Amino acid sequence: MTLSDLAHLNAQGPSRISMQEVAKRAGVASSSVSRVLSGHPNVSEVMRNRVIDAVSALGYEPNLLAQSLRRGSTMTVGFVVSNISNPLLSEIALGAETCLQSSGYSMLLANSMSNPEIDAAHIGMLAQRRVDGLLLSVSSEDWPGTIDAVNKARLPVVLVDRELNVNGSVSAVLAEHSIGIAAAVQHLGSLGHRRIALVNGPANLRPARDRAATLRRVARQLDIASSVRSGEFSLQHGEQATQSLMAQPDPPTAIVVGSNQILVGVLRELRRSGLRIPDDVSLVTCDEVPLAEFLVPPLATIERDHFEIGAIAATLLLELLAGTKPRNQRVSTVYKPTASVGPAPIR
Amino acid sequence: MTLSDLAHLNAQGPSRISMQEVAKRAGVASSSVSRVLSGHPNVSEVMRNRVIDAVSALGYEPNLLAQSLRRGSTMTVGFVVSNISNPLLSEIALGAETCLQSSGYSMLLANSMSNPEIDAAHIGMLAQRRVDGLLLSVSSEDWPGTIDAVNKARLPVVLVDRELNVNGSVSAVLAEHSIGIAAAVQHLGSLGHRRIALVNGPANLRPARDRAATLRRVARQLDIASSVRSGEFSLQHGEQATQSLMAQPDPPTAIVVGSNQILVGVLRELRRSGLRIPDDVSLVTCDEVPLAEFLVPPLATIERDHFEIGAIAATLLLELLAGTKPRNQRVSTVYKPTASVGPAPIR
DNA sequence: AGCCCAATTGGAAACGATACCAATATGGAT
DNA sequence: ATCCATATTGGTATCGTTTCCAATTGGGCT
Repeated sequence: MTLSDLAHLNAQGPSRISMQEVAKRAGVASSSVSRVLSGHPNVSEVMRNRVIDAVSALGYEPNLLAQSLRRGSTMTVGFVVSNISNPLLSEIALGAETCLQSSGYSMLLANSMSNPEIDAAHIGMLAQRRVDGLLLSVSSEDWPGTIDAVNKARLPVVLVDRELNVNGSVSAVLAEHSIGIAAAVQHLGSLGHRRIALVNGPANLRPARDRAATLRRVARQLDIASSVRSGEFSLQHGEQATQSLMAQPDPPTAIVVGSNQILVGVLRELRRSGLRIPDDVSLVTCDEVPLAEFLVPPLATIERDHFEIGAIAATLLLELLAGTKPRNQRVSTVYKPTASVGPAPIR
Repeated sequence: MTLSDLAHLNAQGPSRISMQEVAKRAGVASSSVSRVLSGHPNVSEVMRNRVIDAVSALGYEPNLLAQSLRRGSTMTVGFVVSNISNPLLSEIALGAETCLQSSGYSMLLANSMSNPEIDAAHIGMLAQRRVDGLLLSVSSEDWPGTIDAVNKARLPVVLVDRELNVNGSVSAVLAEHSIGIAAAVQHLGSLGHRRIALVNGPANLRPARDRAATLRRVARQLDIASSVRSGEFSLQHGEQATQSLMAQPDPPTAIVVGSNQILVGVLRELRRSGLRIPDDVSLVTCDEVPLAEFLVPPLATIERDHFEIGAIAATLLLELLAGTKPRNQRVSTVYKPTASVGPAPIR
C-alpha cells in the first residue's frame, strides 16, 4: 500500500492540518484556537469545547517548528560528543536524554570523532538550528575554533568534565578524579609498588590532566616514581605506551589506565608480551566497562556514575534555561580494588 | 565576563541578525539575499558581492528553523532506540549519525527504555517536530500504539533489524542471524553436543525470533535437542534462565546467549554455580562486546558489523528522502569460534 | 438608566526565511 | 530604430504559529 492509497482510506485527508483549518471548522479565530491549546486563562467553556471538538475531529497536531520560530525556543538541546560508541559517553547520553525527556526537551546528537574542527563545526550548526542549550564533551579544550564557536553561539552551556575558557552562561559537571586516583596510588604504595605508570589520555582534556596531576602529586608524597604517557584515547596508544613502558630498564610494577579505549590496547600488549596480572604488573583502569568483572583476574577500577553525570549535566542545563546562575557540580570517583592489584613483584 | 559585557565588545550587537537586516545593509531586497545565499543561478556578480559583503560584515547566519518551516524540510531524522547505552545500539547510532552528518542531516535521539508506550510517544513527538524521516529500533513489533504512531506520522521509515506491519514508505536493514546461528549449532553438533539452549531476547523482536527459529530448525536437522528461553534483554533474565536451564535433570551442554545484556547474567550465574566454560558448558554469545577477547576462555561470538548496520540504515533513509522506492538490505553475521566452545562433556 | 471594568473574542502583525510573479533592464535580431 | 527574448531584481504572499491590540459583551455599581 502506498502513501496515496492510504490518503484515500484516511478520512483526515492527505496533508497535515493547520490551526487555521481547526479555526474554520470550529467557526472561531485562529488566535482563539491558540489560546485554548496553550491553556490561556481567559477562555470561555463554550469556546474551549468547540475548539477541542474541532481538534479531535480533524486530528490536529501542532507544528512544533512554527511554534519554535514564533516562541523563540525549540525545546531542543545539542550534545556534542567525541564518539557515542564509547560506553562512558553513551551512558552519559542516556542519563542526559532521560532527564531532558522528562522536561519535554529533545536531544540532538553530534559525533566529532575526536576531531576538534568537527566539534567546532557542530557547535555552529547547532546554534543555527537554534537549540536552546548545549551539552559539551569536546575533544580539545584549547582548540581556538571551539572556543570561538561557543562564544559566537551565545547559548547556555554545560561542560561535561571539561574546562573551557569561554564567556557566557556556563555550568559544568566535574568528576573528582583525584579521589579515586589517590586511593589507588596509596593502595599500590602500601603493596610495595615504587614505580607506577599512567597510560593516559590527551593532556588537553580535564580528566587526563586531573588524573596525571593527582598521580604525580600522591606518588611524590609517598616517594614513588611515576611516569605518565599522554596520548589519544585509542587502542594503539595503549599498546604502544605499554610496550615502551615495559621495555625500560626499570619498568613500572603497576599501571593505571586512563580510559576504556586505551585499556584494550594495554591488555593486548600485556597478553602479547606474556606479562601476568598482577604477578608481573598490577593493573587499575578508569571508568567501569561491562565485562571487567569476568576477566581473570577481575579488573580494579576507578568508577564514577556515568548515568548520573549525564543526568546532572542535563539538570544543570535545565537550570540555566530556567534563568538560574551558572554553577559547577562535582561528582565523586571511587577506587574499587580487585585481584588485578597485588604486591609489587620482587626483582 | 557576562553576556552583556560581551555584547559591548562584539561589533555585531547583542541579538541575532536576520536576512532583512542584511538586505537593508546591502541596499537590496531580502529576496535577493535569499537567492544569493541559496545559490540561485540568476544572480549578477555585483549583487552577489554586495550581499556577501553585507553578510560577512554583519556576521549573518541563517535561521534553520525559519528555513525548515518554509521549505518543509528540517534536515533532521529521529532515531528511536530502546537504550543508547547498549553498545550494539550506540555503535549503530554512530554509524547512522556519521552517515547522516555527511549529508547535512542531524539526528534526534530518543530512548524508550524498552517501553513500547514510550516508543510510540516518541514517534508522535518526532512527527510533531517535523523530522524528515525515522530510524526505528522499537522495543516491540506488536504494540498497536507503535504501529498507529508510525502510520499517523506518514514519514519515511527505516527499520533497524525489525519487522513492523505498517503502511507507507518503509525500508529495513536486516541482519541474517540465521547464518551465524546455523554455523554455531553445526559446530556444536560436530563437537558432540546434543542439548543446546538459547537464552534469548523477547519473542516479539525479529533478532530473537530469527535466532530461535534457526536454532530450532538446524538442531532438528542434526537431531539435537534445543530449548529456548525467551525474556527481556536483561541481566536478570540471563541469570534466571541459566539457573533454571542448568537445574534440569538433563541440562544443556551448550548455551547460546541472545544479547550482551543477557550475557552478563548468564556469566554471573555460571560463576555462581561453579560451572566451567567449556568443560561443563560451552558458550556462544551474539553481538561482539568490547572485552570478550580477554575473558578466560575468550568468548565465541556471532558477530555483525554494528557501525555498518547504522550506516546502511542511514543510507536507506537518505534514499527514501531522495524519492527512491523502499527496499530492504541484508547484513551477514559470522560465527567466530573460540575456546569457549569445546567438546560436549561426558556424563 | 448610565457608566465602568473585566472577561472574552477577532483581526493583524510578527517570527525569518522562500518562491512566485511582475517589472525592469539588457542584448541581439530584424 | 523597433521589437522580443532573456537575465536580473523587487515586492508580496506564504509556511503555522503566538501575541498584541482593539472591539464587543456582560455584569455590577452608583
